[in-house]
Amino acid sequence: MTKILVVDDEPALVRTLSINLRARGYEVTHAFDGRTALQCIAEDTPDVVVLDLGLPDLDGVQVIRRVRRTSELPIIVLSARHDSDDKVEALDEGADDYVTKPFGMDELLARVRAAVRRRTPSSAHPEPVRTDHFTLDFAERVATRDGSPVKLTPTEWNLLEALAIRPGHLVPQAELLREVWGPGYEKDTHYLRVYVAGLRRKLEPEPGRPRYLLTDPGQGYRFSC
Amino acid sequence: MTKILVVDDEPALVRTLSINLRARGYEVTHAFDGRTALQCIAEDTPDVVVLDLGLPDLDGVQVIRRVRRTSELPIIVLSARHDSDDKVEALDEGADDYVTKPFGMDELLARVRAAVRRRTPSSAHPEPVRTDHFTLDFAERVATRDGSPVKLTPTEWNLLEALAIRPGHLVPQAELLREVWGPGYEKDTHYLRVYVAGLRRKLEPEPGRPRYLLTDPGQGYRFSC
DNA sequence: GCGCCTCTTGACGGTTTCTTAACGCATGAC
DNA sequence: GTCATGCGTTAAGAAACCGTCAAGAGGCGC
Repeated sequence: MTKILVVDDEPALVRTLSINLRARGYEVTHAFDGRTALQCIAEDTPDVVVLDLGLPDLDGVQVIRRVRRTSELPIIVLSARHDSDDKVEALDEGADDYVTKPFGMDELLARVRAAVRRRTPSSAHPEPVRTDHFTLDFAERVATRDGSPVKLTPTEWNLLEALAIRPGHLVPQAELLREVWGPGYEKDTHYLRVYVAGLRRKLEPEPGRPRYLLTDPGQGYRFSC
Repeated sequence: MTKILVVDDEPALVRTLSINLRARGYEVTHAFDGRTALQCIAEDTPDVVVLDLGLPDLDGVQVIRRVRRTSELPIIVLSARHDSDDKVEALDEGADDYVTKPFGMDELLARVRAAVRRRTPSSAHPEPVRTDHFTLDFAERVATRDGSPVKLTPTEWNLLEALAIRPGHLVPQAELLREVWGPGYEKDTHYLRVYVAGLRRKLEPEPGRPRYLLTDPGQGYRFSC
């Protein structure tokens, strides 16, 4: 069953949305502020989030940013503001769609359907990795080495994920750069050098002689478990 | 390079979009009507389509429907109409996103980035080769000989690939040089001598008496498995 | 505002890969 | 036999690439 989290500080709107969504067969949970929303996302693991930008505590964009650190959960943004900058900012932070209040219920439902349809298995995280020297849990973004936790930055996780989604496979430099930094970065290979070095320092037993994060000079990198 | 197809019947808008998208590093093609658009999609295989709903020949929704029969190509819809029904219909037919004219360029660019991010990458390579003495996996760029891995350089892989696309067939020297080193290198046959020698040394059981990488003197080389 | 963390950017040295040249061998023409 | 041409082999210098370090910019939380 598809779960939808509705985040808005107007109880009336939340109620209207809940009724309509439930009538279409969705399971609906709700939150009235940003912190609660983040908690619900972590605990209830909804399939889609409908998020109002104007919340009492956190800015909606911040909520998107936090969520995007760890997941690709589809987010549909609601906003009363007509200003286009908001849309841009929210979309750039990783929102999937944007609806301006007031909106028709049909439109919102269509966008929810589109978001649910998009939620493909390919957006799922790579399998957790367990080697002799470290473990990686991509869903939780937790890494351990010799039993103790290792801190990885968001970019390091993104890069690792791009490599670990196909363990043992060569991933071309341009593809890594596009997936982690975005289109237009395909030639900035120095990013890869810096971040691979960082990952090796944190994960490899001998960073100077890598065993897991391997280089194919002139081609790309591969993650071997 | 990420290819974007812009479909709109207003040349001025197409031009503006093309300039902006190209400035962001995208490759842009365009069509002014629905039939041409479908043709472009089939032939140019763009990565994202930006599609105006109001086209002279076909309805934009019909274009979406046709495309969705065969692919999941991300489609961003443009429309001058403010009517919400259009949005609903387009999204339900499988459009990924919807922008109402007039729109800010920043907003559209953000939506394009979001669509590109969602798209799954893929590419084509010759079939893997398996002989009595070695195996070649072109997608992974992994070669093994007698069970143990063999390291090949990027140029060696490119040359092997040019030969292995048509196993058993003679490939003229000029063609190999053009495909691997680029146009203008058609006469630099010494490259072939050097690199074929390298490949034989790494792959052939008796490099002096080649069995897989064969020479047709004065003409070219062929790869026989 | 302040400190912390992350990302970006530049510089340097070591390594791999590419390019180029030289030489030996075979073949065929004269 | 001698020469010319094309191919195979090797090695050395040039260029490109990679790993590493560190300084500076920017964002975020407090």
